[in-house]
Amino acid sequence: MKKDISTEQKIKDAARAVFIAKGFSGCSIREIAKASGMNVALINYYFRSKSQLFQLIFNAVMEDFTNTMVEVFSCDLSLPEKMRILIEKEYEFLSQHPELPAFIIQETNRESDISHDNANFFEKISKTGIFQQCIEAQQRGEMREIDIFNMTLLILSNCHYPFMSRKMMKSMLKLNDGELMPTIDTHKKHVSDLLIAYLFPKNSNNEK
Amino acid sequence: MKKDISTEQKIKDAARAVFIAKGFSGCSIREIAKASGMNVALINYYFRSKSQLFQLIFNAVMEDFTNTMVEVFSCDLSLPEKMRILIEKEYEFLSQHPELPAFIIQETNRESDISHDNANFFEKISKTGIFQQCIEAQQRGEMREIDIFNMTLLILSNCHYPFMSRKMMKSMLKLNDGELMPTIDTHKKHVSDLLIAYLFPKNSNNEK
DNA sequence: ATAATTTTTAAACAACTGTTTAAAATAGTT
DNA sequence: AACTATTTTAAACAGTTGTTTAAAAATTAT
Repeated sequence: MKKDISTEQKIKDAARAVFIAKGFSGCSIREIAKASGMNVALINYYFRSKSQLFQLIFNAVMEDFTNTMVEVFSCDLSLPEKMRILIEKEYEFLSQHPELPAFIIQETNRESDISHDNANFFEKISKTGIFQQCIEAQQRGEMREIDIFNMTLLILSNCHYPFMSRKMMKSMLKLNDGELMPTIDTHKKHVSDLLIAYLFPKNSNNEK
Repeated sequence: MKKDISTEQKIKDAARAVFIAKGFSGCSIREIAKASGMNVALINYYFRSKSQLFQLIFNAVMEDFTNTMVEVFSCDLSLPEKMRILIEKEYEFLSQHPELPAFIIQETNRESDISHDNANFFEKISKTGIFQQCIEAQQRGEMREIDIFNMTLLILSNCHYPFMSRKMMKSMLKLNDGELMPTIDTHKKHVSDLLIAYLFPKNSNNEK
């Protein structure tokens, strides 16, 4: 058995970039082959089919995405602090991978027979104890009564959408790149203040 | 000249449904032909190409989307009231067309040579005087100092994302349809309270 | 070195893509 | 009625799609 992993990895790297940029339906395996400098048949040799290669990439993306949240939730901090740091980390992560949210949403919405286990998102997040921490804070009256579903949705909405709507916002409001970039950072501050003020109404640390 | 518009309209209707469901790259003109009960060549006869048909549909979608906002902003109401009604109307509109936000984002992000004038979104919104009303409210200290870009982004984030992330949320949090539908309505209330409290801090009408 | 195994290649496959053609059917006009 | 213009159809086009084949090359084992 040959241990030179480079060919397989080159295909994976190219596939990730191409899939994220153009989506599953928007690209061909010949495009991925060319981007990786490899042959078309090699893709099927290593990954059996376009679908299986895609599923591999998608799951890896979901895992990266999940890990960012797990990392923050596993820290020993108060809820408002965790919230502010989570938003900080999400904006940092997404600034480097701005296409990920749109990619995930697009592909989750696509009709296909692939299974979106989403890297066991719920279990992984649950294991950090963040949900339990929320329930306890709510019982002590330190946190607003809100379902975990709605809380998650508020966070993801305000973290993901600004990145996935970049091009749309740019063409709608007729901005150029120079005008867009600084406002994303301003937006992070708004989101941070907004969510913490709403979720932890009695926290004097708001709007610090 | 024949005035029977039915064929052209049938194609448009089918194209809109198919494009929104599968995206430009995810469907073929034969699929649209079959959905409309018409011939493949008829599509090119009436619309010249797949791209031009798509552009027609996309612009119509953007216009529907823009009109919902214009309608609310044109009313004679205070800003907090407009905000609450806007969110109400957006959730009402998107409950009936939940695929629209993902469609718009997906297609705006796609590489293509079509021009996204986005139905002159900015001009149309601007004409309602909503931006001027915001600036005046900010000068009177009734509204938080916030850029129009960030304000728009906050609103769209919290209105669009809940609908476009439906499938993702469902698979991430392992919900079934019965559990999802009621929480979307709860979410509307959160978003409404959240945004009004943040944008109009001194408004005693918050959380009514 | 020889043999066995793994990796890479070019070529072919059938099905599908957007688009065009040219003939047929229909409608409108005189 | 015959003639013209419009609409509809089936068939073909050249190119692309995902996938497979079978032979060549490279690597590993004996």
